[in-house]
Amino acid sequence: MVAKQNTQQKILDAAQSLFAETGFNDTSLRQITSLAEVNLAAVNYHFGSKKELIQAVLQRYLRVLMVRLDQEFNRLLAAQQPNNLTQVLAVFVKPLLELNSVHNNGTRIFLQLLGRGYTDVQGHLRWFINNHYGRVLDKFVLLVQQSCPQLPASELFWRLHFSLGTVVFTMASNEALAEIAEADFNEEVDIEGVIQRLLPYLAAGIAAPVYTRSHPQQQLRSGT
Amino acid sequence: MVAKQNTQQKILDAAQSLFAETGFNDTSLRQITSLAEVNLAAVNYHFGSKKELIQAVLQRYLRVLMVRLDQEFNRLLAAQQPNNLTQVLAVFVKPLLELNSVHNNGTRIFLQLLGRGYTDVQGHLRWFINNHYGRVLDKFVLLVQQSCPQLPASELFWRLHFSLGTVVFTMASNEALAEIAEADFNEEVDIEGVIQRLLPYLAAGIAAPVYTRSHPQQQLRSGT
DNA sequence: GTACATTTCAAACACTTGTTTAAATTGTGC
DNA sequence: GCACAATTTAAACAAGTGTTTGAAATGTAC
Repeated sequence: MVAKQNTQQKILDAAQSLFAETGFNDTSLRQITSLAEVNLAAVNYHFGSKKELIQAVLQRYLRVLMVRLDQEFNRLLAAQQPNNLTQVLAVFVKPLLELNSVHNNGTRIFLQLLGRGYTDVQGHLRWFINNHYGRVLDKFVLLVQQSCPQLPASELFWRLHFSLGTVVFTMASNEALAEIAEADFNEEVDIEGVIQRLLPYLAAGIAAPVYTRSHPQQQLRSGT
Repeated sequence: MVAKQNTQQKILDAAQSLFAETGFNDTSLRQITSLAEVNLAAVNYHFGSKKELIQAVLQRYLRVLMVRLDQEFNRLLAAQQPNNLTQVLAVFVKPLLELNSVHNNGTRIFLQLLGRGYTDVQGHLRWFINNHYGRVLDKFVLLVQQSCPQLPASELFWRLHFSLGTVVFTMASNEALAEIAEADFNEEVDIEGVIQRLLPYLAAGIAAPVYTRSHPQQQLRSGT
């Protein structure tokens, strides 16, 4: 009983690191079981398949994160007047940082895994997240919509995905970026610092003036 | 002689589509040669290895794009007073769209490939681009710096990488996003449309007010 | 201690990967 | 037409993939 828990845990721990670093498809079960110091067959015995292992790795974080996010969303939704965008975005900070209690560097690892789930060809993952937590995330979209009532729904859709890309990419290359920043600017960089830098960027991007052909105060037009 | 050119071209055409769609590592040489209707060994004969094929596929676009970007950068750098940020970013639009003359859907394919190059584990690609075109891109950084003189260098560093993430992630998952957008909002989505949506987002994000603990939480509202 | 279920393990499975080989074919210059 | 290089071809290569197997080992209950 203890041994089983231990093996599963060891596999999850090894898998998440390798997945985050190298991606899902480019990480082999042999790499995982070798790092975890368990037998190759243990993955299929305990999790069924590689696909289910991937989901289990993410599930460990999603379970914790989504409950917390749902609480925060409900709190904001209960407000009488719309919250401003910065407040809405800032709501992610605490729940994300709390993932560090799930595992060492949990925040960074989870965000990297999330990125892999979107950039690797992992259709089952997108389906998995959407089917399990779509309702929670809908609340977030609603909150953003309320804070930017003049933003068309389609524009909002794109900008939220732009933002997802910003976060995911930044976290994926976090180590490299932090190294450069520390070397070039003598700055201590931790995950929390990066998140604090991200928020104003995201808020400004999401709330940016919408481009229209009628009054292109910006020179965005190209020769068509 | 004609046959050789033909085979190389057929391989490049087949490879770029599959690479953009499925990623570099998840596309096999057998898929490529089968789609190109050439023998499996042709890739190694004409390009040496898969790695070199990947570089050749990107090179076809980079050669054209970088020359054009360099022209535009030099033009802006010659201006007496600093260009505003939107002008600097908009400079990418025309050269990118001109990639459609390299190949059908060239713009979309190139940007997808670029995304794959950063999200797939392709260290050699990052090295390749940096070593060949780093000097051109330095001009771009200088231009942005001139257009946002109030922005600390370290803040600019982070925000440019945030922006890189936005672009790269968006392009890597371009198909999926376009599908959803068309289904949910009945919008025809082409690559030019995505670029036009990206620019205001990026410009606003890069030029966002810097977060300070003294006056936190600016009210950011969008306008049309 | 015996009986039974759970877990581990080495080995093999069938399949895919990028690359190489050597023979066959095609193209080119004379 | 001949000689020689360039190209194409089928076949094989060694290595890696996820998964399955059946026997060992371990744990648990009586």
